[in-house]
Amino acid sequence: MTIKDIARLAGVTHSTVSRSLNDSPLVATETKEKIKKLAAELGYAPNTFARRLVTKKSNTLGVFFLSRAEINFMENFGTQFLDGIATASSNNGYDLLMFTMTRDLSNQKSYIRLCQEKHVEGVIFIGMTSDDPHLAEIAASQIPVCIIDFELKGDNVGFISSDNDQGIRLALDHLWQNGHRSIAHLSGPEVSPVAMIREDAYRRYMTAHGLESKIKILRGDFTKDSGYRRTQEMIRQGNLPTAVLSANDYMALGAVKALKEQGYKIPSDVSIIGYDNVLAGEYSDPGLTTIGQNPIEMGASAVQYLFDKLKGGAPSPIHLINPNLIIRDSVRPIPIR
Amino acid sequence: MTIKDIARLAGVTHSTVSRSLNDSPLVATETKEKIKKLAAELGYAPNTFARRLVTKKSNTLGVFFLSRAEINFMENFGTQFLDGIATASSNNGYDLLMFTMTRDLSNQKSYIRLCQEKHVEGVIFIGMTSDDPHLAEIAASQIPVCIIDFELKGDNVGFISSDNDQGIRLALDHLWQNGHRSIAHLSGPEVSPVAMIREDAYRRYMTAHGLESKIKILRGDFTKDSGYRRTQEMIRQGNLPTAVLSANDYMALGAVKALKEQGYKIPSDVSIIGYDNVLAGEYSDPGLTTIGQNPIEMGASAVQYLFDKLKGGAPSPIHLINPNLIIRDSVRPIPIR
DNA sequence: CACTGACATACACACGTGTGCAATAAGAGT
DNA sequence: ACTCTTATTGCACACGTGTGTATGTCAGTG
Repeated sequence: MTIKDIARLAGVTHSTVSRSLNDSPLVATETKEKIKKLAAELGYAPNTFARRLVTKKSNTLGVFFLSRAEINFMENFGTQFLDGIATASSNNGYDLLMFTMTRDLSNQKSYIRLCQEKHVEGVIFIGMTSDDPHLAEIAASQIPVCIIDFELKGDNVGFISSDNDQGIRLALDHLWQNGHRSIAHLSGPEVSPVAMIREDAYRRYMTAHGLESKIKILRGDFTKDSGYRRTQEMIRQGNLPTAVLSANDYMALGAVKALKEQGYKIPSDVSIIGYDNVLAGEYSDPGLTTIGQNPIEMGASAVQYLFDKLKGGAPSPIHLINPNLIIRDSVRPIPIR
Repeated sequence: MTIKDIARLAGVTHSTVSRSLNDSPLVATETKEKIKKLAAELGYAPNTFARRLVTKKSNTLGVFFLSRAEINFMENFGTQFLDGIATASSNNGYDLLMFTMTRDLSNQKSYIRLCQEKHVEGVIFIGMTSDDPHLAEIAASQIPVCIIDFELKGDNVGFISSDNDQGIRLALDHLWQNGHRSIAHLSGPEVSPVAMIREDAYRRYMTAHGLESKIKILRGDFTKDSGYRRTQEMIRQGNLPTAVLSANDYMALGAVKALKEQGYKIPSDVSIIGYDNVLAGEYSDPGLTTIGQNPIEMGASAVQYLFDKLKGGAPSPIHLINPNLIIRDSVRPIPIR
C-alpha cells in the first residue's frame, strides 16, 4: 500500500497524492479531501524510510543510558526518566532510539559518531559519569545534546537537574516550621557536585536564619553504611541535634539505624529527613519524610530542550525542575522553648 | 559521503562499491580490498534509510513498556530489563525503538499497528497487564512478540519469566537446610498467576518433604500492608511457625514490621525469606534474605527468542530463567529437635 | 586463429516519497 | 475573441543503496 496505489485508485498521479497528504496548498480542496478519505479507508501509512531518505529528516531522538553502574540511582529513576522522554517524543511525532553505555569503554564507538550514523536529530544521556572518555567530544557535538543530572558545558548541550537548592530549602522550611533549630547535615563526598550544591544550600539557609552556630556537617559518601557510621560518631560525641537533614535517603536510613540501635526513637527523639524519595524510604520504619524529584518531568524537559534547539531557538542550557516535599513519619514537631 | 563518492574516487561505479562493502563474490578480491580500505579512511557509513528502503529489512526491534503502573515492580527491574534487551539487540546489529504503553487505552493506536508502521521486525512487552484491550490482537500478531512476565498464547508470541518453581525450591531448601520444618507461606492474591505458581510450588515442596500438616497459607495482595496485617492475625492466633516464606519482598517487610512490633526478634525468633530482591530488602533491618530474578538475562533471552523466530526457527514459546538465592540476615539456623 | 567460458565491471532499474517545473485548463479582463 | 493570469495536475528527477543483466576482457583450448 503506497501512494502509487492510492494514486491509481483515485485516478491521479502519485505527486498529487503526496501533496494531498501533506496538505499542500497546490492541490484543490475537494481532491485533497477525497484522497485523504481514500487513504484513511485503505489504512495507508507512509513508508518512513522513503520519506526520511528524501527529506533528510529522521524524526528520531536517541537516548543513552547507563544501567549497571550507580545502580541505586538508576533503579529508582531510570524507567521514569525514560517514561517522560518516550512520552514527550512520541507526542511530538518523534521516534526514540535506545542505546546503552557500557562500562568497558575501550574499543567502543563514540556516542556522537553512533548518533550521526543512526541519523539521530537530538540525544539524551542518563547516568553519565565524569570518567567517560567521550565527554570532550560530546561537549563539542554538532547535534543537540541534553544530559540529565550531569553538567557539561558546550554550545549544543543542555543540562537538566532537580533544583537542589530549592529542595534543601523545602526540607529545611519543613523542619523550621516544626520548631527545629538544631539541625545537622549528613552530606555527601566533596567530589560530588550534587552533594556540594546541597551542602552549600544548607549552609546558606542556616546562616540566613541566624543558626550559623548550629551548622554541623557529617561527611558521608551517599551509602547507607556511611550514614550509619557518621551518626554513630555523632552519638558518641554527645550533643545530638533535634533533626538531621541527609543529602540522600540511603544515608538517612543509615542514620535511622544507628539511632535506633542506641535506643533513640524516630521521630520522637530525633527527626530525620532524606532526599530523593527512594522506594526503600517508603517501606522503611518509620516512613521517611523526604524530598522527591520529578523524574518524569525531568525527562520531558530534556526532550523539550532538544526540540527548542532543533527549532533554532536558544533555550537556557540549564533547566532546574522543582522538587517536592514528601511528608511521612520521620519528622515530628517539637515545642519551641 | 555516499557510495557514489567512493566510486568516483576509486574510479569504479557505485555498484562495484556496494558489492565490495557487502562482500559479494562477484567483485575481484583486490578491488574489494582497495574499496574497503578507502571507505574506512573516509569514515563512510551507509545510509540506513536508503538501505532499508530497498532491502525491506529494518533491522529494528521495538520495546513497549508500562512504567507508571505497577511502579514497585518496574522501578526495580525496568532498567535492567531494558539493559539486557538493548545490549543484546545492539550486539546483533539491531536498533531498538522504544514506546510507552499508557494507562488510558481509549483512543490509542494498537501496538501491532504501530509496529507495522515503524517496520519493527520483532517486539518486546514489559509490564503487560491482563486488562489491556489489545491482548487478542497481540496473540494473533504476524510479527514475533515476546512478553516478559506475562503469559499469552499465540503462534508468534513467546513468554519469558523467572522460574518461580525453582525459586521457591531454592528458598525452601535454604530454610530446610537451616533446620526449619514449620514454614508458613505469605501468598499473593488468587487472581495473580505468579502468586498461584509460587503457592503451588510451596504446597508441593511441603508435601514432598512430609510437611503436609504444616502447610499454612496467609493470603495477602503483594502490598507491605497486607503482609503486616496477615502476620498480625497469625500472631494473635498463636502457634507461630519458625519461618515465613513470602511471595514477595514487600509483604515480607510487612511481616517483619508486625513481628517486631510484638517484640519478636528477626531472625532469632522467626526467620523470614522474601522474593524478588527488591532494593528495600537490601536496606531493611535486618537485611532480607530473598530470591533474586535475573532481569538482565531475562531481557537478553527475550531478544534471543525474537532472533530465533526471525531466523525461521521454532524456539520454545516459554523460557524460564534461573533465579538465585540471596543470603542476608533474616534467616537463622535452628537446632533440629 | 577463432571460439568458449569464466570472471570482473558497468549499466539500468527499482524501492517509496517529495518537489521544481512544465503543461493544461479555466477564468477574468479588455 | 484574444490575451493574461491563476489554479490545478502531471512529468520527471532526486534521495542512497541493492541487484539482475549486459558488456567487456582475458586466458585457455582445439
